[in-house]
Amino acid sequence: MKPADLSGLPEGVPEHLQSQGIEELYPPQAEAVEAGITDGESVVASVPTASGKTLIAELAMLSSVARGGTALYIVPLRALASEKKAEFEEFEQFGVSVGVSTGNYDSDGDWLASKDVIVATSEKVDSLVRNGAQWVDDLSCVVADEVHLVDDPNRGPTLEVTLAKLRRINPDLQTVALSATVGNAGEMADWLDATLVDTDWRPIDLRKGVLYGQALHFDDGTERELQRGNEKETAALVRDTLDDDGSSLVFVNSRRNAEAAAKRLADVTSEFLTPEERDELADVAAEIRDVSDTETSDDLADAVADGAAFHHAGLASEHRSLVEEAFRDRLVKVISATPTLAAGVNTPSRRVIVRDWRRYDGDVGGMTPLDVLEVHQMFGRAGRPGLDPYGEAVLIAKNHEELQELFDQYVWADPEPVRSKLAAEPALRTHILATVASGFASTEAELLQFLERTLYATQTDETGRLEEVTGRVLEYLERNEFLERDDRLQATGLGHRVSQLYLDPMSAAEIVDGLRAADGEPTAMGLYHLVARTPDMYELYLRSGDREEYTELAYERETEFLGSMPSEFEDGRFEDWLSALKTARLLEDWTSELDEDRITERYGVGPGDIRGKVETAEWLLNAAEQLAMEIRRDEREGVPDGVTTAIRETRKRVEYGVQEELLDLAGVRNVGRKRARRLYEAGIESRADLREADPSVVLGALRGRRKTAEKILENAGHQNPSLDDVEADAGAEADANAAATDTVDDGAGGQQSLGDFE
DNA sequence: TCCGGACAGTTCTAGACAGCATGTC
DNA sequence: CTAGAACTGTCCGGA
Repeated sequence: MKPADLSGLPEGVPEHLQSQGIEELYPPQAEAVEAGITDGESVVASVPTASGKTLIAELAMLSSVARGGTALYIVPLRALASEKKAEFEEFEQFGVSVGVSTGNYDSDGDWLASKDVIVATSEKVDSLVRNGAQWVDDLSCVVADEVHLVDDPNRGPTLEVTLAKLRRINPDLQTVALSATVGNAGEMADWLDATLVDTDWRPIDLRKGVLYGQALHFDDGTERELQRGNEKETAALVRDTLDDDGSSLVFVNSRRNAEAAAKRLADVTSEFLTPEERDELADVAAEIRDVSDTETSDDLADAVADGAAFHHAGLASEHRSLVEEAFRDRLVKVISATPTLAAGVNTPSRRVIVRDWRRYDGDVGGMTPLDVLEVHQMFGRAGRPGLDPYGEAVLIAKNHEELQELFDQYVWADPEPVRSKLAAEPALRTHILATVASGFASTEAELLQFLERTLYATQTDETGRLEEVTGRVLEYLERNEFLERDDRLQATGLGHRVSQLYLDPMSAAEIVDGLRAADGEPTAMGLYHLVARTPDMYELYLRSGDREEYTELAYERETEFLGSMPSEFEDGRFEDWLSALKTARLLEDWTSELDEDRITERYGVGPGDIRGKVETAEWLLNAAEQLAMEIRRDEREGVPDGVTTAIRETRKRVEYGVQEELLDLAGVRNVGRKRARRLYEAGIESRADLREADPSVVLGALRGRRKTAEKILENAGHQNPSLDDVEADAGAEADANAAATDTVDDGAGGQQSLGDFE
């Protein structure tokens, strides 16, 4: 089938596809067209990664738009939203407009109504439905990318429920689900009333194999000898790929391992670099160093300078995209990564090496083997269509038995079936409340009827389980005053709020209890701890020694906590309290302007983790403020005066990472926590001061950085932001330098003054 | 002049040990 | 990441 054979698309699209070098549709694409994808038919496409899934989605969406409809594309990760947007914008020339919606703010998303194609995460779609976004009613086509993720215990149920809701709102909705090859794609097709397109076809060859000793055994029976002296397996494989001018991706099971591997592999890659590549890599390394002032950042830059990199969630997102881009540009020759990369943005590579196929699992208390599906997802990153002649995916065996084991377990094995994780209390807690609050059900019977539309219902034979958990959850929601239940189910004002804020009801209950327990104005620490102990904030790991340290701190700060501290002998609860305290102190350090590298060191986290915690805290503090207002509205006493303003102020401090006096300055664009402090020390204490400031003082405070100084003056609305012929004020420069070392109480009793004597 | 032994300093190695992935609103 | 082994180099006394 050729693009010209396609009908129902916007004018010019078939020709455009042809001009993009698509002569012939891939078999799965042709199959999807035959199944009626361009005529509004629902399809589940279970096909390997990089075999043209995106075009299937595009055909469905574009034909839907051509018929005057609106299409929604659901992505599993925020990082993928912008990638997809960029791909779809290719069709803007044919009159198709594209919008993206992710993240905490803009709750109604009304501006999206004018878009033809909307890209959003499943949580965002769910949130938009809860907030009653009008355009949702007018959707004609929905695409769910990576739909096998309904198997995920945390986020799977959201996707499942969201699809059920969308299909309920609009019974004629065309549903297109894109999935990796899984064991039970048929079940998903049944669930979605869709035609199944199920194939193993790939545009380029994927050879899978296992390395044992010197020999690389492939699934087609061939073997390849690797020369390696005493070099490690991974290094030898990377070298071997480089000899053939290809790049590698190495999957390992921990951040530390990823960093250590990158460091070692840098020795290998650095032998292969041309002088030009070295120059370009030096530039990338410099950019990486600029992102954050931490050891992680430096280590990454060092590796990148030699053509290697690591990749994990501890990196700031700028780090990640710099690395991904340099890898796609073939400057970086190898990335060692945690599984983040397998699910993330597109980074194909000639060879994929799955070095660690076991991972630590806290629930089991030991190492467990990865799912077949997960390993196959990693494998799927091998081979770049149109660039590589083939892709290779390799596991590493330590002994002879393992060689056979790995073949059986991963190379030959079929991926496990996808199972719905909906019937678990945490998932149902939030989705039942939302289902009732947004009017999808007003009795228990209707609720169960709605849940019948989920994948869970089509999969389970076990009658009664859903009813039982639902009963428990309703009881919980009623007890916490989110729902009222007589013969009908109805959300309370508070319940509606919680649903709209997209909070886990358990988080909301914790916050509400804490706020009610407040007498007087809460301290920042009190609020940090309150939000840190909700289930919506992931716990920081307590390391050995931490228990004592934070127990002591807990007693020291006991009066500040909102709500009462559990007893030291209540084991689980007390531990949770301490690990929330650890998070709370991280936030306190952040808002007292402690340097990023000190924070990463102190808590054993990466720069990306700090930003993650900060973002979550911002979101939860905002929710806490809304909840406080809600409680005040319908109770006469409830929450003391000044609580809402205290929360708002605290949230702003978290947002900017500054102490109170810098809030005004840090609000100016291009002024972060560091620059704000420097300006402040130089006597510029507010936005108004900055507007009237002597440019030479500003220049001095910013250590003579002319461009930034100019931009900042402009953003502050300064009369004459030009810095031509302006000299930096030496006094201001000295103040600014002092500010860099001396603003911080590091909690260790003024130890930081040590630095002054060295 | 040569040799062995005492000693300090350095490098290498094995074993114990802690720690371990991700993510939306 | 540390303890201990193993190795290296220096100095000194004795023949």
